[in-house]
Amino acid sequence: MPGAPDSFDLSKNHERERVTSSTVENYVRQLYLEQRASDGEMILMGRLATVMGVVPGTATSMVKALADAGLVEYQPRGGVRLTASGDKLALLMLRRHRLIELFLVKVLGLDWSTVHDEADALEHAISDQVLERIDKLLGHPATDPHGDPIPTSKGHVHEPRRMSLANCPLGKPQRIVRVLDQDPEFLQFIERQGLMPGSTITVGSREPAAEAVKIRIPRRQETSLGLAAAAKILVESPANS
Amino acid sequence: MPGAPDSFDLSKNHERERVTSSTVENYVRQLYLEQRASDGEMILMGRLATVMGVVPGTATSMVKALADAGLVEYQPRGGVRLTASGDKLALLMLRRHRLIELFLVKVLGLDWSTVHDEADALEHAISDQVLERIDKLLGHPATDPHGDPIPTSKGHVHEPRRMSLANCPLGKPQRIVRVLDQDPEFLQFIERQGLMPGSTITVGSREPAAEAVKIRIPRRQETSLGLAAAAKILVESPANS
DNA sequence: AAGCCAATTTTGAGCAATCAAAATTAGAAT
DNA sequence: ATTCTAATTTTGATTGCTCAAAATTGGCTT
Repeated sequence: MPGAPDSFDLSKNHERERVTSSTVENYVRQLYLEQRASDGEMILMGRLATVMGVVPGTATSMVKALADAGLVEYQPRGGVRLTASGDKLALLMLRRHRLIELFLVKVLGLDWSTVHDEADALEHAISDQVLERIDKLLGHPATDPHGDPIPTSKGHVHEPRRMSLANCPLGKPQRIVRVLDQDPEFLQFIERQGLMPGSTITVGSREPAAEAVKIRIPRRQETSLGLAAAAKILVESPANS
Repeated sequence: MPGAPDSFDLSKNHERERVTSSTVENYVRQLYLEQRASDGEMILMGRLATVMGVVPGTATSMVKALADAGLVEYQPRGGVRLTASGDKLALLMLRRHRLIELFLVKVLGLDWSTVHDEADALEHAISDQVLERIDKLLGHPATDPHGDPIPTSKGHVHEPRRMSLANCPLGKPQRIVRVLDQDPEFLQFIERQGLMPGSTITVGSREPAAEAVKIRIPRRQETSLGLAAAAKILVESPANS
């Protein structure tokens, strides 16, 4: 009886060798991101359908296929959650996606605000060999251009809890380390303001009533940001690290 | 009446915007190569099915779809031929394929004998923007690692007639400029013998009865090659160029 | 308890690409 | 002319992914 359901070999690219169409890869990656964003809750079909840009019925039937492939656990009317194997595949895809993004910026000189969509297409087409060459060429980087951590080839990520501009201490310098949004418009705005990963800034004050955050950026006028936008910009204090 | 069938705009990527699934792109590229190899003859369904690795019925129905899309001219039981528009698409795909191959070798350091299959997957996934960056990074190269010419972004190629080791003059030094085979085994053999594009060698003699060609390679023992293999290795005399 | 609502699932259908196997056809051989 | 044969085309199914629209369901109101 080959291939007992438990205790599978997690080495190499085992997760990707069988049922893995690029559609499956996209669903799994999206489920992973939704799950992170909702703190491990089951993802509902309506939500999944929305983020995948399909009608709910499509999500339902696709999820059944994912369940058959052992990538998710599906509770009818209760939602869906990745299995260990699905998690692994998602991390592998995230590794691909983020390495490609960084590659496009660093080696080909594309604009960081546009590489997300490029990487979306490429992540399914690139071989492991090419991926590892890219990793090597880039010097085994830890984060992509948005500051998102790059999983290891074994499928591990370290995702430290971080403060954001919406809740970090006031008056102290903060280094921007990550931007949680892939929308080119938003990213270009961030860039124009000098709020890209790497910049050091200070939050002057917050006005909860106005939902606004005032920010001091060296050599620039003070700007102000909506609270929702501020929450998408993660920081750390330059002291540690 | 928009879009008159004649006189279409050949600029940009017009050929690729509508019906172009990667399957279509593969059929068209393969048809182009077969057509070059058979001197403009119509390609028969059996042949097409073989090179595409499908059963003949599949080739027939696919070719009808290509004909509907205006990419080929199809004569039932007579075969198929690319239209101007199909030719254009094929050249665009060949440009992608060859630039990617060269990129993989030059930038990522992959072995030239293996890049063909990698490029096969990537050529459908890469955007025009990324492609043009690659072209720029490589300095607008004229040929890929096998010596195959890279079509321009407008879809033009210059494919000079060349002698091969099977028919070039004896005794005179010749520079190898192109290898007409993508099989990794063959390419690795070529490499071990020092017969890659760029090498300069001399054909000592040919023995038609034995179907053999004797070759002198600087700093190496004389080797001998079968006539069929010799015909796949194209040369030019170092004088011109 | 009955009704209602919104989310979900089911059903039926379609498209692209494929195969297997049967039917057709063009041309060569008799 | 008839027959044969090999290539080709047709037909009918299948798979993966999708949508539209109908049916179901679980929980909330009243």
